[in-house]
Amino acid sequence: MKTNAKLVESTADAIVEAGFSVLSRNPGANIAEIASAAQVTRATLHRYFPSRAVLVAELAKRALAEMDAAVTSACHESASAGDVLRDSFTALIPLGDRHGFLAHEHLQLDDAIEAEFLQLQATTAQWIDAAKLEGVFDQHIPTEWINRTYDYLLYAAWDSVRRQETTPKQAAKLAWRTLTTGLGEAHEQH
Amino acid sequence: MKTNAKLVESTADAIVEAGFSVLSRNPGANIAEIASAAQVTRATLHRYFPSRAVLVAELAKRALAEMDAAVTSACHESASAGDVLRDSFTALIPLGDRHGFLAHEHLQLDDAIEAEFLQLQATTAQWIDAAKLEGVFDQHIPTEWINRTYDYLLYAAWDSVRRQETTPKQAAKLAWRTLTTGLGEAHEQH
DNA sequence: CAAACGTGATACAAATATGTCTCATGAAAA
DNA sequence: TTTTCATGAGACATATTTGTATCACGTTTG
Repeated sequence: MKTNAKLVESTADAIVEAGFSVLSRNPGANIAEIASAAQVTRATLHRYFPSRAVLVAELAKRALAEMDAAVTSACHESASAGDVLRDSFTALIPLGDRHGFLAHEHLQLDDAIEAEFLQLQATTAQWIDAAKLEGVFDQHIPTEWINRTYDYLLYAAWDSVRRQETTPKQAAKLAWRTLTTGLGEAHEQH
Repeated sequence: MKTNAKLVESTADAIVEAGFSVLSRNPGANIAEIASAAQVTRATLHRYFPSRAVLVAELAKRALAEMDAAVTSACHESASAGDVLRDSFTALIPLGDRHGFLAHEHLQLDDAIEAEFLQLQATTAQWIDAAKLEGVFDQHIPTEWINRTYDYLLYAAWDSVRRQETTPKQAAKLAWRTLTTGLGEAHEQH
């Protein structure tokens, strides 16, 4: 082998990373572009992922696993629902390409993956409801809208970092402030 | 012809509408899907748009023209920069598929179209700066972030309407509140 | 009615994308 | 050194997408 057993893993990883990078920007990209971004040939890519469908399935699986892990970790370490959401939010920003991939790639998802995806969304909705009770969000705002805003501001923050308009920390702070102030209980509205 | 001269136009229009509808959801969709959504055959689609590239170029042209018109109209009728942005925002929500198309489709844009697109973005940035001076937005928040938020909340609002979670009016109100309250001058932050 | 026209249907050709196979090379492992 | 193995390179076959050409049918128009 070229160097050692570790590199075998990292070739596959490089392809996966390239997959996220390329497909999150252009879901219609072809295999050659992904291989090229991973700095391998198409032949090598096929040695690890026999077909495009297999690669895409693996990407979906990993994306969900990573996002799940980020959220689960936040649940354990955070005291309140508001904290869970904020910590999840912050942890999810760097996973923006995963998020983008799941959102934009037209996947004919495995049923299990599909279920997990819905589960993840449902969990977020529950935390949002809990955060409403804590006074983090205005009770009168539909949970669906808060959820949409959460998702899109997450993506906006990642996009902002990617464009080098902000650092990850700045983006997290700005986006979270936008979300909580924007959807918090009204103080002096008229 | 099938009915009359008006229907000839509307066949082309149907294809264009189908193009926005299909491509905004799935930028990788093929011509057959667009034709099918427009309820014509692939052959007919090719009679109006000889190639995919021509169709996509036409879509880009129209999307920009419509968005331009919405913004320009808001500029004429609105008194303040804040009003311009709010009215533009409201007018742009129903054009969410156009927005999504321009954002997601990987276009090798005509130089003129490209320039117009950049111009549109620059104009928005200028209105945001003006709105800052009016006190609509907090001076300390980077204009780039306000612009990102503007764009993504616009898309979130459209998405929300599309999913039938809200009516267009509700979505506009919610999104605008989220934007202005979220990015407005701090009142009682601690 | 007869001509003109838009469309569907279908076959076909060309271009692109995808997947398989073989061979040579160079680096690591034995 | 000799073997093993991951990879690049490239040829090849297949599948999908895209674009073209032709014909038949129905409708409108004159």
